[in-house]
Formats: sequence, structure tokens, C-alpha cells
Amino acid sequence: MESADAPATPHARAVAPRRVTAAMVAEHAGVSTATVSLVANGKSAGRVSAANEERVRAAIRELGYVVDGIGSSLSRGVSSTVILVAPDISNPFFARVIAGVRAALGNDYQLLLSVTDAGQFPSAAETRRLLSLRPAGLLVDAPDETFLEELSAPGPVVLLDAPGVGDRLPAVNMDVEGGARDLAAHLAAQGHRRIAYVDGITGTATFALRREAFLDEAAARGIEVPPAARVATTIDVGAAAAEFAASWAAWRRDGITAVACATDTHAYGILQEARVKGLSIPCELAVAGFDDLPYSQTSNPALTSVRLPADDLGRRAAEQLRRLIEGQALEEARLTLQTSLVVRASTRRR
Amino acid sequence: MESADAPATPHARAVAPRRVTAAMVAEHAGVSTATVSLVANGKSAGRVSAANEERVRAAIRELGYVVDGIGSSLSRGVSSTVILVAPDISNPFFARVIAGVRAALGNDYQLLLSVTDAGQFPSAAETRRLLSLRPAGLLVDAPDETFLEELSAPGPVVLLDAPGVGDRLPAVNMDVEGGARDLAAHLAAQGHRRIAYVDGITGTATFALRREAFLDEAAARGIEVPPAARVATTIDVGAAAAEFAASWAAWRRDGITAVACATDTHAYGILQEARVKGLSIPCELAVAGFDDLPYSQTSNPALTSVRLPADDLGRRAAEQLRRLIEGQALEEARLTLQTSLVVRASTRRR
DNA sequence: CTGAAAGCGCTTACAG
DNA sequence: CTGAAAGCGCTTACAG
Repeated sequence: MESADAPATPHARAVAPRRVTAAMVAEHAGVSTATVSLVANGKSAGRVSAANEERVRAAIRELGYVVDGIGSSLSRGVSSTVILVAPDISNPFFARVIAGVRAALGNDYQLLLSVTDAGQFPSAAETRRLLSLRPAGLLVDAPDETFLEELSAPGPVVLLDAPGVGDRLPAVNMDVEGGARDLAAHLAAQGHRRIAYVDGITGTATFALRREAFLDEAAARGIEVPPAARVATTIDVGAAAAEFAASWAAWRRDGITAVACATDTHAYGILQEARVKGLSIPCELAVAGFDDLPYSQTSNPALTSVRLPADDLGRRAAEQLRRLIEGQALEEARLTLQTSLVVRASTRRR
Repeated sequence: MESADAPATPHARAVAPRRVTAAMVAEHAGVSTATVSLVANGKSAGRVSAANEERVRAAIRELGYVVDGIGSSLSRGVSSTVILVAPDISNPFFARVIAGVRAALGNDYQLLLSVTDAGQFPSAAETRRLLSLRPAGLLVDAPDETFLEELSAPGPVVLLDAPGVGDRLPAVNMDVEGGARDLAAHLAAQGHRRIAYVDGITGTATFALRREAFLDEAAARGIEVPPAARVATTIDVGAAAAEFAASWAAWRRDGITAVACATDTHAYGILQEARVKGLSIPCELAVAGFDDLPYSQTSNPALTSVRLPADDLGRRAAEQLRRLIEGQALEEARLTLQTSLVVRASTRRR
């Protein structure tokens, strides 16, 4: 666009200078672009003389050269981007998952998130466009089967939090089942015999697993969860509070003494509304959740919760993906991380 | 890598087939890749015969061709990716901002998020790598001056929620100042004369603005906010609750009758702890926040809050960015969106 | 309306 | 150790 005979402005203007290319670096250093590429990518060991190496480094520094991601990707056939596809971004749990992913990816890969509206997944068309960016790998959080079917990614994929979904793909899951059973056992030990269960309303696999395991273990320990005491709301404090406000009178009559929730967020809603009703917790009503969000330590009363290893989930998934990207075989294609029940004041009667 | 004489498998295998290129489509349709490019990019009007157009479309369909983002970007000099850089992902407010951005971007641009740990911004090196992906444009949420200084993006940039920061860049802000003044006026009208202020602890510009405007308007209306009643915590329910628990006795002695918070999240903490202490809200203590998160409608009592137009913030910023990307001039480089005070039970004494 | 060809910036066998 | 050259997949003047 600019005329070619305009005087070359080296790095006089700090603002939006002409893009610095490997060719410019090469000329500046008096070497070929091949040498520049080797040095810039840290592949120079034993292949570039110390003198040239130093020259190239100096030129890179002076000109402020950064390897162009697009050119590099086209040439190598793949970018160094890892895309994390996730349906639920506004979740403190998810923020910690991301932190884990970033830690494992380090500086070698660029993490980008593709998110849609709450609970949604990208459409097939969106996914294809994502893949056309040639990501080095894909991380897919809490996917549904439909999404996985139309995914058919050509490269490495690792699922996170996808119990029972996409069985042929590598995945990192959490033992929510074990956590659910621990919780049921704990409530049984505290003497509860009739319990309510507040579920999530999305069809995410992990919720079904939490519920089924809880109900199963509860039944095995002589706890009843009457059909009228099984409800579901969106993952929202207010929605859970409203549901509890509407249900509590009947539940009380029915002899309910504890509420187990599919997420801590639901539990916060129960706590809030129980306080409004003047219920003493845990004496009149015990409350427990899943996730062990940070706030569960400071809520009043502190919330008993099944601790899910969010950071680890992200970290391990990213580690697996790296192995795949780097062509290594996975020792175990599907990992399941431990969970643990954290008992706090909201259920501790003793 | 594979030997060239391997039999071409057309679309027999659904799983990870060979990447379909424009050249393959061209051959299939009996045209040149130039024609394929024109059709695939919707630039065929008046430049491709109806017959060829149809042939190409058929071939695209049959082969499942998708324009390669990398090749396309390299050729055009820019990708169709918009990168949203944000320091605070786990925030319900931010989820709505993203929804607005997505709505405005539509299918023309691919939105990718670059996030770091809470409150952090990408390092200069990370940013350079981001830019090497040649994004069509950059959206930067709640930036600090340092980040903007080292940014120096070559392409279009629009800031969101960056009051008083990066004055030379286009931005979309919200009139938090007006909202803060409305809130102070409302509390004055309700008869409060001594108020506490709970601030955020990050140095984000919007918080400083909220606080200064509130304090200024409060002073103008004869309200005192004693130094001992100005505190700051992280944006966390538990942290705010703990702060209130520690401060309330002194505040009460000091005659404090209301607490204004920099975010609704802070306010939730105050509400929680006030309930624990058995305070009647709003009679003994009025509480208000900023953001008007969804939960503020259903909290008990419902929370008075300064409503910030999150969707609009995202939408308008993305619209501005699109104009910039498409080479149009901005009518107004810096927009300020209206805010409004939503009065609810937590402050309505009347 | 159409296609051959140049070029985007890089990486990587390959020959020396 | 080094560089010339091919090639990644696409877009876009350009000539016809």
C-alpha cells in the first residue's frame, strides 16, 4: 500500500511500525531467514555458529522481532494455540480450572477460550471455524454428547469433567460419585433419615452422576429422599432460595431434616432462605453442596461441601493434551481425580 | 508425509479425513482456486457465472470444505479473530459483557478470550504473542495504564470500562459517577447522615471513580463517611462479611446507619453478616451496591444497586470495534453509557 | 467471467 | 554450519 521507495523508518517511531519480518532480521544480521528461524525458535543448538547466533539475537532485540504466528502456523501446519471450549464461564469453579490449564501450558502454548452463553455449546459451524484456526489441541469442558459428535477434530482433544461422555476420547474426570457417597454417608451418620435433593437443571453429565450416586448411597443407608423433595433449579442463589421458600413448609411436614445440593451455589440459596425463615442450621436443617467454592469457608454457617479439585482438573487435562500434542502416548487415557468431603458447621450437629 | 501415490480417499472416512483445500474443491468443480475463493467468501456477485457458482457450491458441500483460517489470514494480512483481553473472568457481570460482544460480532468474527488469573493482565511477552496471531481487533476490559503502555497494538483497539485510562484510545465506559451520585442522593433522602463505604481492593479505575463520586455527592448532601468507615476488601462475599463482622461494633457506636459497597458482591457479604448479627435491614442498617447482578433481585432483602449495562457495554464496544476494523470513522471515539439506580428493599425505609 | 501467478511469513528438508 | 528454495493455503490484482 505504501510506495516502496518511501524511506525505511528503522525503529524511529514506536507507534505501529512496519511489521518486522524474519527477512528484515536476516538482512540486519547478515544471515539467511533459515538461520533466523532456527535461533528465534530455540532450535539453534549445534546448528548455528555462536557468532551468527549472537548476531541474530542482537538483531531480534534491536528490531523487536516476534515470530509471526500466522506464517509460522501455516508453515508448520498447526498453530501453538490451545483452545478451551466451555459452556459456563461465569463460575468461580471454572476460573480455577483455567488457572490450572494455564499453569500446565506455560509459555509454550497460547490459551484461548471459546465460550458461548450459559450452558450453550458452539454450533457446528462455529466449531469448524474454530478448527480452521488449526489449534495445537482442544480442551473441552463439560461437553454434551451432541457437541462431541459434530466435533470430529482432526487433532488432539482432551475432555474435562465429562463422565460417561465421549468414551473414546481422552478425558480427565473427578470422582463426584465417591464424593456423593461420602456425603450421603456423613448425613446418615449425623442421624438424618429424610433428606431433600436440589439438583441443577442443565443436563450436564456430572449432575446426573452426583444425584444417582447420592440417592443410591442414601437408600443403602436407610435414608429416604421422597419424590416431592427432589427438585431442580438453575445454578443460581436466587433460584435455589425461591425453590426452598416454596417447598420448605411441605418438606418440614414431611420430616425433612437435611438438604443436599448439586452445587454450592444452590446451597447458598438454601442457607439464605433458611436464615430468612429463622431456621437454625444445622439443628433444624442441615445443608451441604458440591464444589467447595472459596466462599463456602466463610459463609455463615460455613458450608459442608464435596471438594472438587478444580486446579488439578485443568492442570492434568492440559498435561495430557501436551503429551498428545507432542506425540507421546498417554499412560492412561481417562483419569479420575479424587474428591473429598469437607465437613463444616452447616451439617456438623455433634 | 504420506506418499503422494496413496489412493485419494474422497469422503469415505468420516473420521479425520485429509484436510480439504481450495485446490481440491477447484479440481472437483472444474474451476480455478480463485473462483473457489470468491464463492467461499461470498464475493462472487457479478464476478462468477451462475453455472460455476453452483458447481463450486456443490463441491464445497460435497467435500465439506471450510476456508482455512491460517492460509486466509496470511494472505489477507489479518485474521477474522477478535481477542477480548480481560483480567477478571469469574464475574457474572463479565459473562453478560461477553454475551453483548458476541451478539455484536455475529458470525463475521471469531471471539476468543485471553484471560489470566484474577486481576492480572497478560505480560508484555504474552501480549506480543497474542498480537502475532494477527487479530482483526482487540477488546480490552478494565485495563490498567501499564498494560496499555506496553500494548501498542498495530490494529483496531477498543477499551471497555476504562474510565480515565488510555485517553487516546476509543473506549466505551459507563457513567458510574452518575450512578454513585444517585445512590448518595437516595441515601440522603432516606435520612442517613453517617455512612460506611466498602471498596474493592484492586486499583481498577472504575472503583476509584465510584468512590470519589459517592463521597463527593455524600459530602454535598451533608452525609459523613468517617475515615474509620472506609474499608476495602477483595471482591468476595466472605471477605466483605469478615470485614463487616470486624467493623460493625465500632461503626454502630459511630452512628453509621448505611453501608454503600463498590460491588454487589461486597453487599452480599454485608447482608449475610448483618443477618447473622440479627440486624434488621433496612431499619437498623441500609445496604446498597453496584452492578445490579441478577441475584440482587432475589436476595433477601432485595438489594438496592446501581444498574450497570453489561450487555450494552459489550455490544457497543464490539460495534465500535467493527467500525474500526471495517475502516469506518467513529462518530464518537469515547462513549459513556447511562447507569441507573435501582431502589429495592435493602434501603427503602419509607 | 476466468485463471495463472505472485505473494503473505514462516519452516524445513536438502545440497553444499 | 549455512543458505537457496519449496511449500503451507489462501487472496487478489492482473491480463485475457
